[in-house]
Amino acid sequence: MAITIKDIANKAGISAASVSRILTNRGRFSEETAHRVRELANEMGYFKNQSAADLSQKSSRVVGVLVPITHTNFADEIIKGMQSKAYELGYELLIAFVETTNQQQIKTVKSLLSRQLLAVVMLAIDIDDTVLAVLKSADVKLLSVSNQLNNDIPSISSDNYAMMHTIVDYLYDHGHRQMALIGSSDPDPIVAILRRRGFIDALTDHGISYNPDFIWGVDMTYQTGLDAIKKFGLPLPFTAVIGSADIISIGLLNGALDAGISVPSNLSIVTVDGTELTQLTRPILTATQQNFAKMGELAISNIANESLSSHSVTFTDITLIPAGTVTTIV
Amino acid sequence: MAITIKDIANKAGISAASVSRILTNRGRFSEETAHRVRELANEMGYFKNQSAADLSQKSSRVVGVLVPITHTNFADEIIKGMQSKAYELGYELLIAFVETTNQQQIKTVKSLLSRQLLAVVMLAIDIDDTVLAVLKSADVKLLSVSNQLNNDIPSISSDNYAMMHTIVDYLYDHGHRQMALIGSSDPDPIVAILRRRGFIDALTDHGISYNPDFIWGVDMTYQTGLDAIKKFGLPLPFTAVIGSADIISIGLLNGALDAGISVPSNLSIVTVDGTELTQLTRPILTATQQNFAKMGELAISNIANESLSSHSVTFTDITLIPAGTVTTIV
DNA sequence: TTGAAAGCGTTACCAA
DNA sequence: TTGGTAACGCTTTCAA
Repeated sequence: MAITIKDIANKAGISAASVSRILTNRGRFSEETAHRVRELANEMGYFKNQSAADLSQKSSRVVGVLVPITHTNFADEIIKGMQSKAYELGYELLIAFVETTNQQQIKTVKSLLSRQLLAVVMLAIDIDDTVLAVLKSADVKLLSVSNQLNNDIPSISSDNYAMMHTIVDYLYDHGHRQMALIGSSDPDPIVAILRRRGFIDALTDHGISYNPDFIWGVDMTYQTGLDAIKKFGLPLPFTAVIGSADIISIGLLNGALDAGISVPSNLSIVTVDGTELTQLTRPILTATQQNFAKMGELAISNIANESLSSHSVTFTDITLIPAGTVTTIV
Repeated sequence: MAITIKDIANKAGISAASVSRILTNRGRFSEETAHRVRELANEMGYFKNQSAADLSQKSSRVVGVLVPITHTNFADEIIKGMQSKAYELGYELLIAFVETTNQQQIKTVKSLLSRQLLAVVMLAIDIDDTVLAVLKSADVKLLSVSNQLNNDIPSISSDNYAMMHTIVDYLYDHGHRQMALIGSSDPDPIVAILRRRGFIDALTDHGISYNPDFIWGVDMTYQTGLDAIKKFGLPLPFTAVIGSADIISIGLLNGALDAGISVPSNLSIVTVDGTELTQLTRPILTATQQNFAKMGELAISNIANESLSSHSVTFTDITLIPAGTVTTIV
């Protein structure tokens, strides 16, 4: 049997109520007894039973985090940001990986919800409607990070529309007129829609008519990048390509290499995300870097502030980081 | 106020005890009432309050998982394995990322332990002694995966000693006589010790005297790989190099590229781990692949079986996967 | 098959 | 400043 507050109370010759007050730093107590109690707690190897505490208190300071198990490597960066902020503000994170099958998803989500949660943060997830229904039926705040959902769920992400303008402008300034966008042709996700719209509008702004064929690739995978090069064949009908995720861009780069296309002299690549992955290639990928850590921090502080109106969309900054995969065309 | 079993009981005109029995599938009840109760639970949007359940029951089926936040990308694979097994056997996973500062680590671990845990699994962590002390003081089973700890904590990992033999044999068969091992010179971790010993013994078995300089590099980082090539300079004093982690090997590969060394013609590389990262390079990395998913599954089933004697070490299989970074020397 | 009641460890309210 | 007590939601034992 584990040590309880009562055991400490007995040994200290005071009541459990007092021990509770001391250990949680709530209410009034003398520093004298407090000292003794804290010492005893340490000596006796006391661990708070959070289940009991949760049960007794109404509110909780636990934030559930849903992470896709098809692990985008920027999820780590978001979690890091969340964790540091949570630590600072005294919140606790409960992380759950969500699987691909619907049945398992629901089970995972339910088991998460069966802890008394204050909020659930969804990382880069386009969650199934049935799962979303379960989440909504529970009395928790919802928040989507690095993704916007179709629904009235507040979100924190990059301004994907503006990001495309930044990239297209950059490529345009380097003389490129024919550009492709790979990995954002999935019709559903809002992020993909925004990227397509931004891409097309930016081209239009520069007086470039847009070729629908040049928006290609549904999945955010390495294979999509590889396949894109094969699909368009030689000679490539564009001089620059935007990869919608670092892993796609690595696929593009390797696909180009495999096809004997030299990067950047014969093909320029700009990648979206800007994780450490971009440093692993030769040449290093030119990237628009999203501020994932910031997204994570904002997630927690927004939850803490109760500043979550539904429909609210928060953007974090993006930075274009020039590297080795864009050349100037004369 | 959330729905409780009492609410359901009232509506169904039965007692809370019965509802509990039905919803947990324990004890006896009529299928007739059961059906009605389950329906009501659904309709009313009932969520079990796991805190209350944990409090009420003695035992728990929750396994805590400590994941290093400096994210080795194989951690995902282990977690996937754990999750599928946990799902199958009815266990719940509570994942916590552990930070770098000691103070935060302890806080994270304590908050994890304050849930009623059955066991704590440490993924590839060389945990600080003070943190370990906290873990040991709690009444939970401990298990280390993909790492062996100095202490009497059972572990599941690859046979790192044998793995080095496999690699050295493979390189020897391909004509290599001068080999280096990068990223395992940290004196402390048992895994590093085993790899060094395996490396040296395997060389000895082939009658090759081992050069201490050829074991180099403490950190399991990309930079270690890059630096290794710079350190040894041109011409490289060995014909083959073993990277102690995929990310190191990518560093080695890029370092070689940067130095104008062609892989594999002028340098052969074998990597340890064999995650998807190995597919991202050109040429693709020849790897000894560890079975991370299996490690995860075993972790859960060992906990379930109570088959954890301290000092017990379980190995999973490794596979050498030939690819493009090893050449034959004549 | 079902119900009543006690108990899990903690917190909060009210009284001392 | 402290203590007694009820309450949180669920499970379990014993009795009906």
